[in-house]
Amino acid sequence: MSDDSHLPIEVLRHSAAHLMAHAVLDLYPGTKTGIGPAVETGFYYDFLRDEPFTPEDLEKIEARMKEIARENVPIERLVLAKDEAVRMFEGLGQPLKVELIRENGDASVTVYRQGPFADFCLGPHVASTGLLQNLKLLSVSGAYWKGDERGAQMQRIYGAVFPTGKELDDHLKLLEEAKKRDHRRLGAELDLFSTNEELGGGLILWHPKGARVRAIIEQHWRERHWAGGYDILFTPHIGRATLWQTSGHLGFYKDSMYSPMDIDDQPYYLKPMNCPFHIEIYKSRMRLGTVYRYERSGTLHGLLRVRGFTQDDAHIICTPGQIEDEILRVLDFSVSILADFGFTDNKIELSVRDPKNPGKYCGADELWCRAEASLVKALETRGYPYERMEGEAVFYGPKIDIKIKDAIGRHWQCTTIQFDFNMSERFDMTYVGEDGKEHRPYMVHRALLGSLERFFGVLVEHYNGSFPLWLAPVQVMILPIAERHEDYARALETRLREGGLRTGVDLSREKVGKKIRGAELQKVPLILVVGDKEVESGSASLRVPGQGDKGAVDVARFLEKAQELDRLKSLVVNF
RNA sequence: GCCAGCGUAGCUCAGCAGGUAGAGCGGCUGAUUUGUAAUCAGCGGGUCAGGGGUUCGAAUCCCUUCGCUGGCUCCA
Repeated sequence: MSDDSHLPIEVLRHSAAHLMAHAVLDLYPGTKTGIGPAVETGFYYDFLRDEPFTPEDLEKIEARMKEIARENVPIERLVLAKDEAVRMFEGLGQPLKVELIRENGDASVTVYRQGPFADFCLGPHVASTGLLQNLKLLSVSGAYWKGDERGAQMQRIYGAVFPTGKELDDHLKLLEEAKKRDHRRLGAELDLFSTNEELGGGLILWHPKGARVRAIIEQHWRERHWAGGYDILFTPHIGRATLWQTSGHLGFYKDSMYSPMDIDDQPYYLKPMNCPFHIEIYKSRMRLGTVYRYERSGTLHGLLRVRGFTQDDAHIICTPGQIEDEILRVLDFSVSILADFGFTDNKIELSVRDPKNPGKYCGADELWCRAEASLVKALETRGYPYERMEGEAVFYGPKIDIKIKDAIGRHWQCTTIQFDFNMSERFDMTYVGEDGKEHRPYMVHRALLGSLERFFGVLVEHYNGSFPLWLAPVQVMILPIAERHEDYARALETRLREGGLRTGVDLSREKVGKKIRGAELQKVPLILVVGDKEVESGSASLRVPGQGDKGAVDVARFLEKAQELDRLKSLVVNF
């Protein structure tokens, strides 16, 4: 490619991956190269080498990459016969490349070469390494050869590259920002939740402030569901093995279920899912249910991947004639509730069968077609753009996933609306139709927020810990300036509390500057300072983080306005 | 589960060619009674993740268990 001003970023990334392999082979001859593609956030390359790459090695590799970039080595595209290419990479001592060529190469294959380095690759690439100056290596980690757990363990080095230095700096700043708003860090700083070694990994302790936010989320969720015509259920945390046999969980997911416990000589299992209980009640429609799954130790991550979590799943059981309306309703409902929490920029994915592999799915063809049509129709009726994911459907039915976009542009999977042809058959669910005969109803699983733990973690990161007023664990913090203002402050606190506002008062004998700092660091949305002036006039001085000192406010007016913002679930504090 | 790395005071971290543990912030106490992001002084606080080993001696080296981090695999 010669025009470098409008290069797709993927080309730059892919070329940077080649450049990295080039530098690695310069510095560590004998290293075997695997694959090195562009990815969403940059690029990586997999290497096979006995010695682990250290952070210092990464610096050296990066320095060498920049050297080669400055030398502006031309990148050349070669077209070779397959066996010629095989001989070439055998000569270069790259058996993994030979394997790839043998498996994937056509009769003639393309090879890109820069200086001594060559790679089997479709391209395209930049014309020369000079365009790859603005790069940074970020991390090294393990990866399996060809993604197979039993395959060789490769070392994967990740990096980022951009056309300009400014874009690289911006990207690095974004990474810093993401680190700063990490929910695990904010969870500790704001005293929201913790995990505990003695307790075990993947199990969450909700502290008072975190629990308060969670309770508010649940309360809102419940009210919306009742208003939307859903019912709620409570079901046990354990159930007999026979239930899980019928449901198929023991067959399909035994490895992810905890060992059974013995009750009266009967095996009982901790529930990995709510559905079977649900089906037992049949007509019922939704629940918040805590489930327990064995997640492999290396996969646990803060609140985002845990071993005990609360799902907000509902199950919709309806006739084929009702299905389109039901799907549309649940889609509207989901989008609307996500918007309540400030998520309005969603990415929607429709997962359908793999047309090449129809055998691995359960349920009749006709059911699949009608189900898929109802999903498509709902999306199209509302005009939502969506991406069709061929082969991404679960074996038991097609689904719609909604991924929300957070404040710094990251996507998080939340809502999922899934058909289930497996359960309805296994539990032999039927309804009597107008014809007086028994028919199989449709069953749809719906998790809206997904897991409350995970959703809460995403909320923390989205708002960077500064929850909107209606979600904030402490909505108002009152700061008396001196001891003589404490009675007034306490009376004010009582008044606001009775007015329904979650209010605290800082009675430490510190200067007001320090109290303000404390309240700001705790990300309290409304701060009231009270001193001589306020006591005398029966007012309070309002400070809004991010907006500074707003001056004196009348207490009655303040209360009214704060109540209104709370009631309207306003996402901004607008006094 | 796999690869690599990490685990020192409540938090952030220093100490590590093996010689018996330190800072800042927080906490507590006292003085200060304070007007919009840190008042000053003093004090307490750690079986250096747990267990085992090497050594005269281990936070430091080795093994092991647990937990955490970045990925991989997985995620009904």
